[in-house]
Order: sequence, then C-alpha cells, then structure tokens
Amino acid sequence: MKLSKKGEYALKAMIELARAYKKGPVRISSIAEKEGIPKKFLERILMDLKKVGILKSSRGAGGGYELAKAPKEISFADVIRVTSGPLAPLRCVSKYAHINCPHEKSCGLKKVMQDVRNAVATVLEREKFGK
Amino acid sequence: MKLSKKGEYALKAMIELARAYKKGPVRISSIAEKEGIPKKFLERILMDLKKVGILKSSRGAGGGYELAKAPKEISFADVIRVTSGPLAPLRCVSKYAHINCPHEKSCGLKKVMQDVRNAVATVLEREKFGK
DNA sequence: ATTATACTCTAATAAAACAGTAGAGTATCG
DNA sequence: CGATACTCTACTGTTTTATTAGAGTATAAT
Repeated sequence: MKLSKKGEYALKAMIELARAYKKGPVRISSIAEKEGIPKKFLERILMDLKKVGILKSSRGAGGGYELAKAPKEISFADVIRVTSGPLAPLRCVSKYAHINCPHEKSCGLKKVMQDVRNAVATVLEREKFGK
Repeated sequence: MKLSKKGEYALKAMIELARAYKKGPVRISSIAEKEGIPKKFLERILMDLKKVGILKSSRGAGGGYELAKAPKEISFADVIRVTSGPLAPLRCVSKYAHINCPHEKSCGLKKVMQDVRNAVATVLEREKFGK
C-alpha cells in the first residue's frame, strides 16, 4: 500500500510551489536542491502535473514552474492520482479508473476494499495545498 | 496505493478457509481452483501465513490447511501485513515497520500520511474473517 | 511395506514497475 | 546573440511482482 517515490517527490514539490504561489515561477533546480530530488526525475514529474493543468510553466531566463490555480483548489489526491495512479487498492473499487471483474458479485473483498478506498480518498481529498 | 496480487490471493484464500473453519483441512488445490489462483503461488502464500501462526496445516491424504485460531481473531490487516507489507504509504508513518527519516521534523507530508495510514488501518483492523 | 496424497522448501525466471539518466531541442529574456 | 530554463524522446539499471520447476518429506490408507 505504499506511495511511490514519484508521488512523494510530486507532493514535496507541490508544497514548495504552493509556498511560492503568486510570487513568480520557481526553477526546477531550485526545488530539486531544496527537497533532495534528482533534477531530471523532477522534470518529468512536473511535466506530468503540467499536462493535467495543475501547474503551468514559463521558459527562458526568469522562467520556471508555478501553480496553475489557487493552492486551495488542489488536493493531495489530485497529485497522487496523476503521479502514482488510482487511490483504490483494487481496480474494481476505483472511482476514476474503474475496471470491472467477472466475479464482482460474489467477491468477498469488494466491500472492504471499497471502504479502504473511501477512507483514503477522504483524507487525501480533504487535504489541500493551501486554504 | 494498490494491493498486490499476493495480498489479494491471500485474502481470498482466507475467506475460503474461514468458511471451512472447524470442518477439517482444505487442500491447496481446492482453494486454487475455486478462487482461480495459480496453485504453486498459493502454496507459498499459505506457507507465509502458516509461518506467522495464522494458519496450520496437515500433510498426507486428508490433509490441507486450516485456520490456527478463530476467524474473529484474524483481521484483514494481519493478512495484508504478512503478504504485502506495511499498510502505511511511507515507512516513516508505519506503526510496525517504522523507519525514521532525517527530515521528519520539517516534512510536510508526515501528518497527512499518518492520517492515511490510520484510516486504512482502522478499516482493515476492524474487518475480521468471522464474528 | 507400499503407494498415493498433500504439504515443504529452495531456487530460478519472466515480466512489469520503479527510479533515474542522457542528450538534443525549443522558447524566452536581456 | 547568448545564456537560461523548460521540453521531449528514449534509454538503462534495479527492484519488485508474479509465477514456475522440481526434488523432498510427512501422513494415511491399503
């Protein structure tokens, strides 16, 4: 049930970026240094977050990344879904990445796993990068 | 945040075994067939559960596996910890597999991840294989 | 005893996911 | 123009996951 490094790095970077909200773009290398994240790896992570509209970027001198919307509009869940996949322990109980399985009716796991996914989602959707 | 096949198979096998509690041992191949689990893989899983005292087994004709204690004494969490590792998303917030990290004090993730681990543990520790 | 049954144990392996790296390319600022 | 900083594709190494192979051991029934 563990969070990938990618997800962990993404959250840490988001916290940095939330701190700098409305203060202009932040360089990748600045975040990488501060949080001890391999720079090249972080590049890819931030690109992913940009692709889904969580971040925006500007190039050239003075460029960097910044939040594309208010910190309070972005949840931990949003970031984790993008960088580490669905919150649900099984795809059959995933809300946004649902895949249904033939034994769903008789499956003794479904209900509990549903509860787990809801418990996790509740915590991670409530937690935003600002208020 | 997903559950491994190993964990999923273990839970399904446990449900079968709970159903047969006090009705004598159940063969691996019987469980494997019923639940669609590769037999050789299931062998290893059940051995792991035996090693920690959740299951016991008997060999020879008429042998098989059975619960080592009452179903109501065994939680989903117990089984998942053995077969898929800690419930916590990060080791620094794991209760039974804790590893502390140097940036623990200033880490913006710890509190939320702590909440996630507790939410998951609450659901999975409450859920037993019988009542 | 012998045979069939069923678990036991070590090792090997194939595939996927994870974590990270390389390097050339493109936009922007001064 | 030249420095800066993101962009994009592809590649690589490591670890984990999911499985399989096969020889071995204990037990029950005949």
